[in-house]
Parts: sequence; structure tokens; C-alpha cells
Amino acid sequence: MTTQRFGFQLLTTDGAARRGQITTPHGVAQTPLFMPVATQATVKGLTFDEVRSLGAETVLSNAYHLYLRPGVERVSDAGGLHRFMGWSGPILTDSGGYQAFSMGTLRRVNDDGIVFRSHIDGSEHFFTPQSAIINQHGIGADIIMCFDQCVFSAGEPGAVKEAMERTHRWARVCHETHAQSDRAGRQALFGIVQGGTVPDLRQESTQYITDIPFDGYAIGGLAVGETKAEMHDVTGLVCDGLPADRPRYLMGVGSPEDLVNSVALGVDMFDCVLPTRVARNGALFTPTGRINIANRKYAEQDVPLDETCDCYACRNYTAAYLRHLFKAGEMLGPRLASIHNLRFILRLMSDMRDAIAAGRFASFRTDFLHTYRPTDEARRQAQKHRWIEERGA
RNA sequence: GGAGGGGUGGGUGAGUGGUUAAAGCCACCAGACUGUAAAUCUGGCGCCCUGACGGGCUUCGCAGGUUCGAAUCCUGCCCCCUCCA
Repeated sequence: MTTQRFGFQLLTTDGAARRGQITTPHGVAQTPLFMPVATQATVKGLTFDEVRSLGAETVLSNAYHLYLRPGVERVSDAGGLHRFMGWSGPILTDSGGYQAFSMGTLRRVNDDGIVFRSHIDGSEHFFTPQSAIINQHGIGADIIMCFDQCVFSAGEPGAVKEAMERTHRWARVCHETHAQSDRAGRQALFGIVQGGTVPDLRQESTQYITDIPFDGYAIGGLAVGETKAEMHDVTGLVCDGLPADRPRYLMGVGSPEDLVNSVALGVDMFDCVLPTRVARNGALFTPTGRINIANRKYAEQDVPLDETCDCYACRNYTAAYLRHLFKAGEMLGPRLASIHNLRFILRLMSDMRDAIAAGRFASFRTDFLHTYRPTDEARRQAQKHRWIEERGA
């Protein structure tokens, strides 16, 4: 194990797209990168050997969930999260701020922090910006996140502003707490920009957060209900205001089309449960779009789902077999699907890195978006957006 | 031979005079899922017309009957199950 400090190196740019690498005490990772999500210290259904072999260099875990179970002290006593879960590469932990959004009725927010009622046993827990940082110190990830308040991005402007301002105050506390600890050199701390879909707020937030010398900057509060167009616009706006010499992390994104579009705007890091969650429910990514493997039409397809895919599932099994596993409720189905989807995403990231390095990212993006068909829902939204734009113009 | 119970939509199984094209579950057919309270959730599922609202037609073993109206009541028939001989 090295004693390497955190660092980010921008290698090349191609338009707004960036090719770089992050350096951490647990190794180097190439950007743009995608972090598979291991919320409860596991990428659901997979071993970390598998995760690594799929091309993942960094994974994300969640301080809130680990705090509840098995407990920060337990992880710490076990030698830190790397040892506990058996992943020797870089790890990023989310602070638990997102859970304030996703846990709906189980939490109460005030200016000092967030009161959570455990979804496991109903017990109450108070998270503050200080405690969120200290918890993440105990867990020991290479990159830790500020405690922020995520809200429905296109929600009430008043609520969005309030959450943003709270996030700003908390960001200062997080930074101070971290800077004063002995962890500052070993763990990187990222700040998080909020502000919903309101351009003024996003600009204000970008300004505020980048005034604090974080190791990297994240865009939070997106992909939580707003339209794709809004998400894209906000990402671009924020990226324009972020310093070039720090990594940029778009939290919780995303789908193949979102990844390609966001890299085009200058994002370096992503994480998303989508590939694995959707996989467990039978949705698989292919170069021509997302499909539901349980559909009748795959029953007799005795060929791999994606001939161009080098994943274990596509090299060894047919689409008809995958469908069978899902129809039969066999756990190998979700496992193979997770392997496939993660490989698809990680290969996409790798392809994007190559394209940027070769200075042909724009055409790569055009080609990809031309052949990749997102979900019906996403297409409907895109069509509506185009229609509104044409009318407005 | 005697006594009792039962036959409902692809399966299971409610319903015992109208609000029932008929609950629920399963199967089947689709859709969704973006810092994981998710191997979850939603919709459809007799036939025909409709984008939808809605409308029409045919259904509860078979055949008759009672009734304004029946899966539900009556009669006959067919079949199945349990117990006794």
C-alpha cells in the first residue's frame, strides 16, 4: 500500500471533454470514470474480483448505510472499508446526504443536520456535517463527500434555495472538520454544488462551493426528477464554473446516453445504481438501446444478446438462456445481467477515454447517440423537448 | 348400494338473486427504475369497435325452468372427491 496523496491530473481535452486520472492512496484511476455502487459494502450480486475484471477502478459506498450496519466502528476495527469488503482499489463514500432525499418520510431536516429514523429498526439518528465527515473518516474511503441536502431538483424554488444555502453552510463545516483532522492528507474531500434547476442558484452555488478549496467538486441534485434537458443544461452551466484542475463528479448519473452527454460537458466522474438495479429487473444495455430480456421475443434467440460484447454473459450464454433465467426467477439471471450492464458501462467509459485521447470525441458521441435507443420514456421526453424547442424557435 | 361435499375465466380460488366481465394470488404480456429502504414497482390480461371516454357481444359442468333480473333459486342429466358398506 502506498502513502500516495490524492491528486488529479488532466491529461488532454477534446472540446469540453476531459481525459485525466486521479491518484489515491489505493491506486490510480483513469477518467472519465464510472464507479459501480456498493452501498452496503457490496456491488449487489457480484464479487469484487468480478467488479475489477469488468474494468472498474473505483467503487462507491455509502456512509449512512454502513453507519447503520455494521457500524462505523466495526468497519474501522476491521481495518477500514477496503479490508472489510475486500476491495483494494480507490473507494468513494457518499455522506448520506442523498438519503435525506430518498428516505422520504423517515427523516427530518433542520439547520444543524438531519434526523433519520433507521429503515432497519426505526431507531433515531442525528447526522450533522461534522458527524458525517467523522463517520467517513472511520470508514476510510479515499474520497469522501460533504454532507449536503439533496432535494427534488425542479421543486419549489424556495425549498431549493433553502436546501442550497444549508448545503453551503454545511460545506464550510465539513471542510473545517476535515482540515483539522489528521485525515486531510490521506482522504480527499469533495464539495457538492446544489441549486436545483434554477440557473441563478446553480451559478451561485458553483461560485460558493468553489471558493472553498476542496479536492474535487461534485454536482448534486440531478437525475432526481427533472427532465433530461434540464439536467443537461445545469450540468453544462456548473461545469463552466468549475476549476479545470480539479475532478468533477456528477453524482448519481447515469444512463448510457447521460454519461456520453455529460462527458461532453466536461464531467470526469460518475456513479449510478442504474446498471445494477435495472439489471436485477431484467433490463439490459445493448449498443442499439436498452431492452427487457424477459420479453417474449427473446425466447428463441439462441445467440448472445450482444455479439459485440466481451462480458462473461455474452461470451457464454444466449439471450434465450438469459430470458429463461429471469422467467424462472433464478439468481444467476440478475447476476449475469449485472455483469453485462456494468461491463457495457465500463467499456463505454473506456471507449470515451480513447476517443478523447484521440481527439475524436465529438464524432464518437454523435455515432453513439445515433444508434443507442434509450427507454420509451426517455425518447418520449426527448421528443417533447425537441418539439417545444422547435416551437419556441 | 348408502351418506356427504363439489364442478367458476390459462391455473388456483372468492362470490351464493341486481352494485359481477365476475375479488385475491399465480401464470402470461408490456412498461418503469439515475449519489440503492428495490432480485422492486406499475399497467394489461373473454371477444369486437375506440387514441381515450365509452359501447356492443358471449361467459361461471350440460339442458330446461322460476324471476323485471341468475354464477347465485328450482328440476333433470353428466362428471369429480371423501366417508360408510
